[in-house]
Formats: sequence, structure tokens, C-alpha cells
Amino acid sequence: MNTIGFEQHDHSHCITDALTAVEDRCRAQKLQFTPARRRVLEILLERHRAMGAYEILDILAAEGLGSQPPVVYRALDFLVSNGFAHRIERMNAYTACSHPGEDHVPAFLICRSCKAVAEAETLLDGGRLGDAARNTGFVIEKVVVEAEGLCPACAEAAE
Amino acid sequence: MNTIGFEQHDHSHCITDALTAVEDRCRAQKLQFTPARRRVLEILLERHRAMGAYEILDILAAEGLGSQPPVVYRALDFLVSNGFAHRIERMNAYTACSHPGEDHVPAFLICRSCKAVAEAETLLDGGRLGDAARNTGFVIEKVVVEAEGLCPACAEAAE
DNA sequence: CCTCTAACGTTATGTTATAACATGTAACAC
DNA sequence: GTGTTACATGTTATAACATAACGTTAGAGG
Repeated sequence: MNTIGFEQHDHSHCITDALTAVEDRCRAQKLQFTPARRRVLEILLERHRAMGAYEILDILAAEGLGSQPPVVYRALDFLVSNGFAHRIERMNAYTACSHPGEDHVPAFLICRSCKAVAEAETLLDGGRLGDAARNTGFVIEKVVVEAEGLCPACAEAAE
Repeated sequence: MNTIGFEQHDHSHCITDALTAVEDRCRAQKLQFTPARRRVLEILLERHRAMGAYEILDILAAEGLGSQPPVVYRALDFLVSNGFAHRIERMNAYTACSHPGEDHVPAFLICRSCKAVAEAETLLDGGRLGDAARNTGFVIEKVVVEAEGLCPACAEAAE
């Protein structure tokens, strides 16, 4: 199964590409890409879907990389706050970023049937929400956009 | 303090108006607006801010309306699924709807400093997200839009 | 009155996340 | 090369959020 974009792709390349991009970025910004942080990102990239923190933790534990919740939450905090992964609020889950390094406002399409997640794009300021904020004097710093529905495969199966 | 829209308003009116609208709607749709459900909505309207389920439960418990989590979660399920309240995913919190009865896609402006929440509007289909979905064949059923930042008062205080 | 359904009471448990504090470690200044 | 600083990690405990499951109750409609 693939999820991002709901289409087939060269998965081993997408993993190594993403890792390389993150490594470069960490070097450039003097961020410590430690084994635990790296392994969590690898897990997210390998599975290529949204995963719960404790699901990731189970894998880390099996590999001897730590068995307590703070281990995985710290790694996820690092990845999310540096834009290498995203948190899906609707699912209390985490997913590797599709294009780490680029500054962007992610928007997610979440299939309620198979739980696949695709990452799309929005702009921060352009639309109606920006208008509403400007009218009231609210200063937007971060935006979460998550759509739930049926992915192409599940929509077809449901007919 | 008020929150919705970040502006002063006639609060007792806004409570009674909202309750009346919900009552009407329940009558029209033969929904049971039971004491627990009503009281939870009243609590959300009175406080006029996003509240956690257990915070609401504490109040219910003090009033003898039930002390176990399912009590409040059932009431919230009813209110949310009928559009009388909304869940704020970012905060694991709930808030009364500003315009119950009208079909709408809520968007929230959440102040990270004072936790005030304003409800704005978006359209479901119009924008960039709709385009992305259409391109991939994804069928959107529900959209969550939540912006975090500083409300006018806190933005000013921060300067 | 009976029955069906939706709501409610209650117990227990599952799931997600963080506080707090001790320990280790690499880089840097002196 | 030692003290200091800053950051990362190990570990224990607990907080915060949510639901499963099952029995009971109460109102609507036959």
C-alpha cells in the first residue's frame, strides 16, 4: 500500500531522498539528528502512513532504542517542530513530511475507510480564513487543515 | 471576557438565542434535548470558550448530573454530531456553535496566549484544498480548519 | 399492556501525552 | 585538561482524554 498522494511511487528512493534532505538541513542548521530521531523518521518513512506515537514506540522498544513514552515524544517533537514530520490532529498520529525543508502549510486528505493520508498544500494567507483573521485583528501563526473523506480506491469500492 | 469574534457582545442574549435556536431545531427534527445535553450546552454557552470534556464533567458532577466520563462524552457527541457544538482538535476541547442550525464549515482562530477561540467560516469546496482533492479523486466529507496565533488583545500586549 | 428504541448509570479499561528529575555527553572557554 | 554550558537521554510516575461493555430506565407507538 502507498498513501502519499494515493498513487504508486518509487518507495526506496522516496525514503533515501527524504533522509538526505533532512540530513542536509540538520547540518545546515546545526541540528542534532541523533539515532533515536533518525530512526523515528525512518519508521515513518518506511511505513509511509500516519502512525500513533505508541505504535512507533513499540517498534523502537523492539529494537532496543527505548521503551518509555518520552523517548518517542521527544523525537516526534524534534521532527515536527523542524518540519520533518507532521502531526495529524484528527488522528492523534504522525506522518513524515512529503517535502522536508521547504516551508509550507500542509493540508491533509484523510481516508476514513483505509486511514491513508495524503499531504496537499495550502497557502497561509490567501483565502477566506486570512480575510476573517485580518478583519478581527487576529495574527495567524500556524494553520491546521485536515479533510476527511474517501480516497479514490475506497470511494470506488463503496459504490 | 468574551471570546467569539474577540469582541464585546450581549452575552445573556447570545445564550438564550442559541438555546432557543437549538430547542427549535430539536423539535423540528425530533431530537431529544435532554437535561444533561441541555446543561452541557448551557455550560459551553455560559463560559463562552473552549472547554475540555473533564472540565465540563466536573461542573456536571458538582450539580449532581453525573460524574462518569460517558455522561459528558455522550452529551458532547449529541451536540457535536448535530452541529450545536464543535470539537477543537488542536485543544481536545469543545465549544458551543456560534450559529447553530445553519449548515456550515467552521474554522477556528485560537489564541495561543489566552486560549480564546473565535469561530469563522469557510466554504467546503471552493479553494485550493478542493482543487487538490478533485485532482486526486478524493471525496471530501468533512473539513477541519484551525488557526493558531494571537488574538488582538494578546497581540497588543505582546508588543 | 407490550415492545422497541434511545437514553442513561456504572464499572472498567484503553489511549495519548507530559511533569519532573537524574544522568550522560560533546563543545567550548579558560 | 578541567569547569561550564547546553542539549540530549533515561526513568519513574502520573495526567489528560476517550471508549467498551453491559445492565437499567423511560417514553413512543402499536
